[in-house]
Amino acid sequence: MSFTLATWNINSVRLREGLVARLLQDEAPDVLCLQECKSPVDKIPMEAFRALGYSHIVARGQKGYNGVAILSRLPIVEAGAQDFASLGHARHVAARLENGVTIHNVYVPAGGDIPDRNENEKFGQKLDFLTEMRDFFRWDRPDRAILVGDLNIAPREDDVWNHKALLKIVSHTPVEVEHLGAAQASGGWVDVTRQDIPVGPLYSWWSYRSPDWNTADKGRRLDHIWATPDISNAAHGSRILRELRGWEQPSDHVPVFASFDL
DNA sequence: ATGGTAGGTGTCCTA
Repeated sequence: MSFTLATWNINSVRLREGLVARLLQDEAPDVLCLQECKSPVDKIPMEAFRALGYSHIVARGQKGYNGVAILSRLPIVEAGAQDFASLGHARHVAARLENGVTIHNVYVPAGGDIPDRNENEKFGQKLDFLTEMRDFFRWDRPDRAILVGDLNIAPREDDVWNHKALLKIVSHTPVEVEHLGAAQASGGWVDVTRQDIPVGPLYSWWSYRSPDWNTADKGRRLDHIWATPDISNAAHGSRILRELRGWEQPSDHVPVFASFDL
């Protein structure tokens, strides 16, 4: 059975309901994980998604900020959520599908502008969030699992438009990359996107502040798909849908896709 | 070195 999933930071699921519907119709992934829904759960336009065949939905939400959702065409048999770093934010939701695959959908804190936890509380919260992710997967090592989301870190030199210029910019600092690596290692997670596309620049986000995002191309790969080693060798067909950044009233992130032959 | 844009609990907060 081939299984396709996608992850997309949608930056308001209500404002961009139409874009989500268009992606579901055009690409028909089995599962779509959304971040930054910026909506209470009861105001997510679930009926529109159900009408397109995504009748199994789990979400965590709050007014205005954060928010994560998993839309699935396959039945969900169990759901849960963690509050990493005890922020009281809707930044994680998990679902186990009928096919035995567990999906973790994560929205890691952006971390503010100053990469120093003594000067910037939000940066410390980002590092703490990653440390608690590390500990969570260390004690309960996952199998047949996929972790996706806006991890708000571009770990590799070719995950950013200019490695040297971004070394002190939040999202690409060595301390963040180290924390992300520790969380990845503790679960044994394989970076599926880079397994499929091992070399060359790869971005999933372009700032709204760059008017000419396409030609300037100052992107970063902040959105990731990881899988546990027991299923990572079944992964293939990774794609980043860059062209969606050019849609009308776009999110600043584009969807990342991967397929698994399970 | 600076400031640029976008969305929502909107004239401030977060990204």
